[in-house]
Amino acid sequence: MAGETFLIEMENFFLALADKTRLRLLNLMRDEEICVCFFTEVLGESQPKISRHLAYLRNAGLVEARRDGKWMHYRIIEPENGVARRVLRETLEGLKDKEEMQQDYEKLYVACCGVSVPVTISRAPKPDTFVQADISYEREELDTFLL
Amino acid sequence: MAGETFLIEMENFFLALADKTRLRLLNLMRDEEICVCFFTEVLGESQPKISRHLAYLRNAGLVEARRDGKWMHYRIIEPENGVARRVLRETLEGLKDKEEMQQDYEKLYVACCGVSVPVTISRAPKPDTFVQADISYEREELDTFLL
DNA sequence: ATAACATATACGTTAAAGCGAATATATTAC
DNA sequence: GTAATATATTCGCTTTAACGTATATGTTAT
Repeated sequence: MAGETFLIEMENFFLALADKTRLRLLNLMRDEEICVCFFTEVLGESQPKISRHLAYLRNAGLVEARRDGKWMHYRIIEPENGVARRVLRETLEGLKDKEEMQQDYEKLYVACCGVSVPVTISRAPKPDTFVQADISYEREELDTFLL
Repeated sequence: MAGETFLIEMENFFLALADKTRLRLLNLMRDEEICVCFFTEVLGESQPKISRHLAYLRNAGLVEARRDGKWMHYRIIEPENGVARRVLRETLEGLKDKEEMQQDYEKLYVACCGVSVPVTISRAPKPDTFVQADISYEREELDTFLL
């Protein structure tokens, strides 16, 4: 990744963003690191698929991983390249406003703090935001969202 | 392109940017429409290759074409999608500062107004900027650039 | 009408991306 | 130690992208 020309760097950067699944993953990570198991739960995609796309993002230098026992947490890192950095920011900011992306984010909330959290992830480490938040208050919003 | 979801739209948008040749083409078009023959001259790539990438950009809704006799001029158009629009702006702005991209731009100048313009493009319609500019003044810069 | 020119498209090949299914690795629980 | 859990990687396949070469289309010049 070091001796790359700027053009190749940009090409690879845009390739990393040019995938629905990866955009959804980035959207979920926009504020903080997220544990892999939540990705599979929220996106409803197979674990290998998620894992491969996270590896792709990691190779592209867009995210980094932290091991926490058997769990892996991924988070976005700022690209060195200034253009990439600004484009990534714009993109994440833009995703926030889109309903499609908000739905994923709400599913993330449900997976963490929902009335019946799936067994598979019931013991997984929740994102900080959802741990610190006043869950009982937010559960009201959640119930509205779930109908 | 109409009934696409936002995610697919973004994926296709980033795919369009995820290519060295297309980034170079966009960089050359950043300020105004450019005739196809200059692209092949400046990038040093085959005519079909250039043509195909321009078609790709056109399908992606990033450029549009204008016929002018036997010549075709391509120019960048603002994407409807707000995120895409802002990302494209950031990208073009970012490309400007990079040496690699500046070199292409200088080659464009040479191809238009150089001391010995290649026969193949000597009759091609020059970009407005180079027609309106004070050529004799700018030729000094050019000579420095050419050594 | 024919020739010359600028550009676009079709065809066949090669390379890369993405996927599901199976398997491997790493960590924890017992 | 073995089993269970979370994640990563490999394999084989299918799809897509990019390319060079050849050819087609559209426009102007004669």
